[in-house]
Amino acid sequence: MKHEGPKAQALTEEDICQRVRDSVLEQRLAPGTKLTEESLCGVFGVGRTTVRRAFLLLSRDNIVELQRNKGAVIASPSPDEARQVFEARRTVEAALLARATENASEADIAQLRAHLAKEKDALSTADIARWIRLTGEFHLHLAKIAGNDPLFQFLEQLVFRSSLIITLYGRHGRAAHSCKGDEHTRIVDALETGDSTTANKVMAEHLSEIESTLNFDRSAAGGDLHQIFGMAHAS
Amino acid sequence: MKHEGPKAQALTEEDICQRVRDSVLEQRLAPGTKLTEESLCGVFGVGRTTVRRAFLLLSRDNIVELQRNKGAVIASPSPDEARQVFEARRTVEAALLARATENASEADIAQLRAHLAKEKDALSTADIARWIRLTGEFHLHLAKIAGNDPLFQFLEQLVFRSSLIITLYGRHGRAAHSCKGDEHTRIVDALETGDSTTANKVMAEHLSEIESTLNFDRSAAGGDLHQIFGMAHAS
DNA sequence: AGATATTAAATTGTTGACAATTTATGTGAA
DNA sequence: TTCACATAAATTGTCAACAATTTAATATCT
Repeated sequence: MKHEGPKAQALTEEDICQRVRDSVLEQRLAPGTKLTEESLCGVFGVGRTTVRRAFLLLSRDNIVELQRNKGAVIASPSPDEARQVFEARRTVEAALLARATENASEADIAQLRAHLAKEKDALSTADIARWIRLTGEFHLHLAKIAGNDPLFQFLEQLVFRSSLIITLYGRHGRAAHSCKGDEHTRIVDALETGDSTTANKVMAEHLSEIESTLNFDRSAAGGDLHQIFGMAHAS
Repeated sequence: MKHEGPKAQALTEEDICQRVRDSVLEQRLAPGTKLTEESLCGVFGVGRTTVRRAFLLLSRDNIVELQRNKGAVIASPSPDEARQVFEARRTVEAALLARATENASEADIAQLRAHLAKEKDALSTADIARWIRLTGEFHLHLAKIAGNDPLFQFLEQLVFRSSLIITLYGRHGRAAHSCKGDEHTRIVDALETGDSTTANKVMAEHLSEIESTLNFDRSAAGGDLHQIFGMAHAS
């Protein structure tokens, strides 16, 4: 039995971007990780041209940082960038939530409930990677309902950057703790009753709580082994 | 005397993106315009690789549409996209304006006043292309003051798309007419006195007015000669 | 040893030739 | 003429070889 199908359709740059984004969302790719062209070529079975295009697109979304003659590295948002990203999220998600409250159909609510169940399941089975991704996707699901593509795509970028930020500055265990309040469920509840005010309030608190769990004291540059191990820099 | 300097530093893909964006902002590049690789190579004196990268970046910003094996075309936003873009602008600019009201220094206000003078000058000298660009840049200037880079970059995208939309659906002469109210000046006035409420109100009216001048009745796909000349489509 | 300079390896950047596809052109029959 | 089909031109997509740069390794000197 072969590992690949008979045709093995070649992956496009968008496919690779999606894979990288998913990995970032599940925190399997940490900020500072070096991505060499050759390795990704091998992993995805594509030419250097495709990988290169993927890097360019990812750099436009601030997911990877592209340094001249030095290649691609998973971005390491600074504390100030982190603050701005969450500020932007509060702004955009408030607007999206208002729209979603107007537009949400019964089917939408049902889908959101199903999503909440998945989150709960992932948490109970201790599948943290899956839970982390689902948590991010919940916000994107809400954004989709709002029906504004530019805002949706923008929030998508912000969610991915948030993932990088949490990986960098998040206190371990705090993420799960912040789930205690079950804010996602409360947001859907408010959405169902058309209570836009409450939904916005909960969302604002939710985002602020996530941001408040961040700890900027330690190393600014993630993935720097020297700092991680408390060693001085070589050269 | 040579036309180029002795070194003639090679342009980068960002340079080319900027040129294209500027052309869009001044409405010198209409939606539907085909951009061949060869022609841009000739114009900017760069290799095909660079042009290709520029296309990819521009497509990510919805400024050009990239079709497989068919090349790059200046995007033609649909009426529905237009609505969403302006909706997004109202959302984002409201938030940016609120931040700008808090952050604006005297120097910022002075710069904005200088910008207003430029707008007035361009209008009085009938330099419409320049006026159109300045009008767009005014909003970006405001966004810069707000001090949130993600929101700024997002608005940048929206402004460029707005330019395409106005080129496509704008009634001629209406743009200048909408300047009668001199809303930009009123926004700066409100900003100077810290009157966030008034600033937001004027901005919201301003954007809605621009949107209301659009006419979606005629050709949806810009650059489509069939529709322009009132002919039926061939195949 | 420790630091510095030199050489080798690895990685990225660029170019040009060739393949694949689309678009334009031309030819002939109904 | 007009449609269909075949051919040619033009344009885009892909790949591999080469150049430029960075990183690692080695050698050399104090």
